[in-house]
Amino acid sequence: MKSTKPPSDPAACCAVLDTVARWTRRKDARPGEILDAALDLFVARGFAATKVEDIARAAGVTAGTIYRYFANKEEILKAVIRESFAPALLEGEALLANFEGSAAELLTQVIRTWWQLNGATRLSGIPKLMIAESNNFPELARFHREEVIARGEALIGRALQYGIDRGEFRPQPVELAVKVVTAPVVMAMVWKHTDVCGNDGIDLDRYLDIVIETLIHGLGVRPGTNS
Amino acid sequence: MKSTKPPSDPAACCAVLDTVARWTRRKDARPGEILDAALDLFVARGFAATKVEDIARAAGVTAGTIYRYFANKEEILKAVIRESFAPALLEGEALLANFEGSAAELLTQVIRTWWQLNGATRLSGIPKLMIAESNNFPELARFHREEVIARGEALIGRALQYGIDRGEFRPQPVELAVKVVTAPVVMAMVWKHTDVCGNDGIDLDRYLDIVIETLIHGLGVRPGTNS
Amino acid sequence: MKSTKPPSDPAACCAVLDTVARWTRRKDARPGEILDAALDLFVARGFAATKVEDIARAAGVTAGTIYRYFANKEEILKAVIRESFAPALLEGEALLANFEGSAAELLTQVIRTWWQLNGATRLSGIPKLMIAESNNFPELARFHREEVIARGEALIGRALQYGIDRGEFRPQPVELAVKVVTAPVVMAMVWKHTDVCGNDGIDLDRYLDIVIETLIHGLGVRPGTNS
Amino acid sequence: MKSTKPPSDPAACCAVLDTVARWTRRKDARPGEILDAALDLFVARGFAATKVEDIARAAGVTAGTIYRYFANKEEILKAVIRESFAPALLEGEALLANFEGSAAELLTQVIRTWWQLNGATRLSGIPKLMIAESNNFPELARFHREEVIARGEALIGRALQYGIDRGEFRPQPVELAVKVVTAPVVMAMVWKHTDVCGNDGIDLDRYLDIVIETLIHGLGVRPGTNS
DNA sequence: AATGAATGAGACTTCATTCAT
DNA sequence: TATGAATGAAGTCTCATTCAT
Repeated sequence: MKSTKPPSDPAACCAVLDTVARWTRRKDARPGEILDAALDLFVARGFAATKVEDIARAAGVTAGTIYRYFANKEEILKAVIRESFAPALLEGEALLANFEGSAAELLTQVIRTWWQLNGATRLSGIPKLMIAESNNFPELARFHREEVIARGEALIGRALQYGIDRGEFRPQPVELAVKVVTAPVVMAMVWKHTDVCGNDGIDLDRYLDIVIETLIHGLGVRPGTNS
Repeated sequence: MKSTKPPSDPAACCAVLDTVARWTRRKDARPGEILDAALDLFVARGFAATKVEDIARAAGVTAGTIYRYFANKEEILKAVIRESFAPALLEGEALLANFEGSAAELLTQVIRTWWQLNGATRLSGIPKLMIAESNNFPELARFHREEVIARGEALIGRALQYGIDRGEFRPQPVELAVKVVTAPVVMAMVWKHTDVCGNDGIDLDRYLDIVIETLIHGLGVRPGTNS
Repeated sequence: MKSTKPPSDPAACCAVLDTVARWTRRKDARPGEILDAALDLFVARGFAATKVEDIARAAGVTAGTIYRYFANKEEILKAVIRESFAPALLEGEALLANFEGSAAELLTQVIRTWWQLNGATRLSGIPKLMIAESNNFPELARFHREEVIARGEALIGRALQYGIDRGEFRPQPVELAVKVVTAPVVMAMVWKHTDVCGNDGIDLDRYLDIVIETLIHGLGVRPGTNS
Repeated sequence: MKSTKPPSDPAACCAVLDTVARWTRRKDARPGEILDAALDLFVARGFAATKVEDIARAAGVTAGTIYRYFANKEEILKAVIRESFAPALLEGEALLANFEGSAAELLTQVIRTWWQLNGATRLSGIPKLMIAESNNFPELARFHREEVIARGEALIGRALQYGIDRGEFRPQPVELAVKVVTAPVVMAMVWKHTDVCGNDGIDLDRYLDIVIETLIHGLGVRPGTNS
């Protein structure tokens, strides 16, 4: 019921330094540092394969400390996601709010913004993570769907509707067209984090150019046809 | 991590006995039954979350038996994936060999065949599995890249080149355009196996229609422009 | 993912003996041995303070083995209780079934049987256990109440009713009188397992004599009064 | 296990300051508030299941503060129990000092007083606590036996002897008869604090009536018999 | 004197793997 | 060849206790 390490510890000589280092209090910095470390590890190894202790070590604390800030491993990931996507989504929503211009431009900007704020950053690892683990963590999946996917798709959806309303894009079931736009971008993020799958050398920026161009013309009304 | 020979041909040696008693066949069928069960479970739950004992139960054997045929859980996954791809690719290659017609038709057929033989079957679970686990199994990833992805992309690439050569598709860096075609189909497979990601109700067939239409027009030469 | 102890193990010399000892299979004996060990430890230290590993060691297995037989620690205790009380209750119920004689004799016999089969054995530790822990393990408490207490009280209750019906015992609210009978016996069991509470030297058998005598006369009709 | 002085008199040194500022009083009250909170929690959940931090929160302080007053969790329990008993015993002893009347009346009054001062209050939780934990705290058990049980039983014992001397109660080994009186009352206290043990609806006051009546007649001399 | 962030020693539980039968 | 009981190494999470502030 009591743990007492004998004072005859061989490491005793360094005790002072150790103690100083061990008990630094970083109250408000901690959660951020933990999430930072967690994002890296989750993205690199996946959720299940990342041990809480690894996160702790990477954040410079012990596992116990993690649990002062997060109820469990799942909550860590949820926090990571929450913190991570908010900015990008807000940006995207702001962009749409008072856009005036061609739908082609709008779609281009939405996709590029998405890519710059997410795809080009560490966050691009999250979609892969969710794909891999969501079936085993339903609550996580629900959270991700509601907080991230739903908002993201709503955004793309509005851009498409904008184009349809303006007569730039063919009338289409928007909820499906959204997926068509979404898929190639998400796949790009997946590829970025899949070292060894035949995409080592893909130039994702050029890939994205082609995606955008293809989408815009592929979704656009076709002169001469009336479908 | 522990070198092991895959259960390459345990059946070969027993060929004679087979002819003697037909019901002995079960024994030779074992590895196949195990892989069959394993595919289902890996696809449904992922690698880490699938217990060897579950695979055993699903295959109608006990855990110990699995280890007669596979050195460890990793080897089961490798075998599962290796076994799963061959058929679909052969079919696709045959299709292309002597096609004559519009590139639009060709691309449509290639994609539809791919979907019918893979997307619509259990095999559609494999891409997700690879996405999730390839980083943890480099050797497997290499195999997958060389044996499956490379062949598959070559196929799509030839279809695109066919279209460019005929003047139907805009000239493009084919290796990137291939990805543009590939991404939405692969994502569709992923969605099929991701219960809870906001795609519960997607009608994948209609999605695919839109994908194909968008791709064909998106990749096509645009009347009035000369790019 | 793989644990391989180097063959240069200093203990290697004893490997054979070790192995022989380590892998003895005792399928059907196991559950009983585990419950046996568990009862001792639970009674001696309480539920929360007993570690699964202690039980395992006492039963000559490792902790992992326990979980092949019991889903969790709580189930171990439930099994202990289930196994333990069945016989005594059956005995008691049989006794009552076709008793003919004075209620005083019946009550005496019921209490003495109870004591002989439970109080005088290791099982006498269970009531104390339940008292101490039941608030923290509601499911356990419910189980105990329904499977043991309810049946036991029903038994005593019938004996009392028998006496009331025969005019030997005063008419009383039976469900309360049952508690009056029960309390001193349960307390005796508690004392037996409370080393240091002032009952070190109590002669529980003589205590029980007095309890019985007091109860019989205390519950009996009083000559000269008609209450 | 680690020797510690109980927070015997931390207030003494601050007496001067106290006179200066009345609101400093809170500081002296701390240990009491902690014990107060601890009693509630220990009684409700048991020792092991009560977290130091819970006690702290309930006392309006933080965990660290607890350790200014108590060396460890064990010492809290010891202090709780030590503090809790004194008052009730004194009352009981006063009652007996100059009683004149029937032994039946005396016994009735002693039991009812005991119940009113202990059974009906929070203190009724202590016996259960002692039952559950005394084996783990031998020193505490010794204290409890000597300071509480011994005095309490002496009290009951004198009441019984009084009855025997007056010819109201049968001659009996008093130290055992004491237990017979004690047991049903202690059990009542235990039941009060055991939510789920089949005593949810017991009317403890009526139970006590029956106990008293049964005891008085059960212990009494039986007209017509000369045992 | 008080805080409360941090520690670290376990506890329970899971599961890939082994091996006597 | 097949079984399945048993192992043992993790992994997640808890919590009494410490100590810089």
